[in-house]
Amino acid sequence: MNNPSPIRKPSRIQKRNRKLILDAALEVFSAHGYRGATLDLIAVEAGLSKPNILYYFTGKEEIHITLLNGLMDTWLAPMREIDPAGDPLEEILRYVHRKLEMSREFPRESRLFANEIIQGAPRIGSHLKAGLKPLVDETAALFERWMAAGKLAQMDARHLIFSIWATTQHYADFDAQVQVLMQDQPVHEGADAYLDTLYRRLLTI
Amino acid sequence: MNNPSPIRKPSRIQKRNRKLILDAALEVFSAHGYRGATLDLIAVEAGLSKPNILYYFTGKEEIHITLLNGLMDTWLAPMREIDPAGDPLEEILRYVHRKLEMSREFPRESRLFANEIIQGAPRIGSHLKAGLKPLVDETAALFERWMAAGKLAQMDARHLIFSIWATTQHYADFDAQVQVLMQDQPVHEGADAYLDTLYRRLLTI
DNA sequence: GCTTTTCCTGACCGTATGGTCAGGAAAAGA
DNA sequence: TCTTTTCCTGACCATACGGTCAGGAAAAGC
Repeated sequence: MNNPSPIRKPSRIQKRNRKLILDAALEVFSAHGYRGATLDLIAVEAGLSKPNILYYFTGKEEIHITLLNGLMDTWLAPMREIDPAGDPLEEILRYVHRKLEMSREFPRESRLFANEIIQGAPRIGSHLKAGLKPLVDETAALFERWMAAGKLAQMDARHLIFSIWATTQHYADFDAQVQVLMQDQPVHEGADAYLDTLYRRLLTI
Repeated sequence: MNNPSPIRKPSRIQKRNRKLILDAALEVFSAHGYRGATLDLIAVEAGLSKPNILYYFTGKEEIHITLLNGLMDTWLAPMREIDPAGDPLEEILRYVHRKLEMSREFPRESRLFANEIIQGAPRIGSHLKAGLKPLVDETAALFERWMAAGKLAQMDARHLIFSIWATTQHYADFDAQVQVLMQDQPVHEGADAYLDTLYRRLLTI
């Protein structure tokens, strides 16, 4: 047989090696983009041989897609955690804070998605529609209800979401630039305080 | 001789073809990233043969660097146009507006830089330090003077600049995602109004 | 016209890279 | 233990891609 059996549950070795590969792939894809990543690089990074990589995955593209699928949930978790019953301003500020935290903790994931979307999302366009859009629609609707109820200043909810993404992910995606311009200075603390101010002033009635 | 003479001024043909090549390269590099772009694609897009491309440029990397250098000025122009003698709030709002306009008019340029920086700016790291940093330092200092003079609300000037870049360039760089989520709706008008509100509320004392 | 310079190309080359395959080593199962 | 399944690899292949080169076509200079 070529592939690990699709029926039996994954063995320990299988689990370990698939994880090694996906970890390595995250490192390589996020640093070089899809096209810039090579199976050889991923193999070295994972400490496995190239044919062994291809024993666990049918090809480069499957690794990439598996990565994106697997990380999508983690990536969207903070938005799912927005509590419709909570205080609107505090809920959104918590969301901003969580997103910024993820930029710092998971910059590779951020860059992985950024790379993919800048190129026109050729490999996850469908997932955006199926996974992301409903969640955003729902969240935007929630924000609009909050605004209509006079709990938040009135504005376009979708653009609000875009700006939250943009301002937080910027610190991961454009880190090279931020580093040049901030030169040693601590970035995260300043960003946290700044974005708190920004969204507090924007959203408060 | 191999290369066009470095002494004589460029002929008409030389001018035209270099422009054709750089236009094509902008299209291809911005859509596929450095690694994803190929000389063959650029050649087809330019309507020239591959060897002819290499008659005008020594290689793929030189085309890329020439592009980035040539576009850097255009890209930073709006920041240079901020008038220290003007009204602080209006100057910054005008800057935001101009940046957003550039995202709409020159999305390829935006993605070109985005691609490069996400990958760690391997080919323009030096230009960031030499060209961008002084300008940002200067502009941040201007903002801080305005804040100290009580003309703007107090905040970190550098993070303010980052957020302006992030919120405006987002519409070019992540257009694929924006399109999925906005589905037909006009994006630019909404963004313009939203960002005006955002920065007005943020910056007003 | 002739000569020189610029411009351009088809054919080719070396390397990188995604992927294959036959078969061996190591676990797992009995 | 022996057998079966899973795991792994060295060697190899086909293609894509950046780049070269000898030489021809077309402008430019005279």
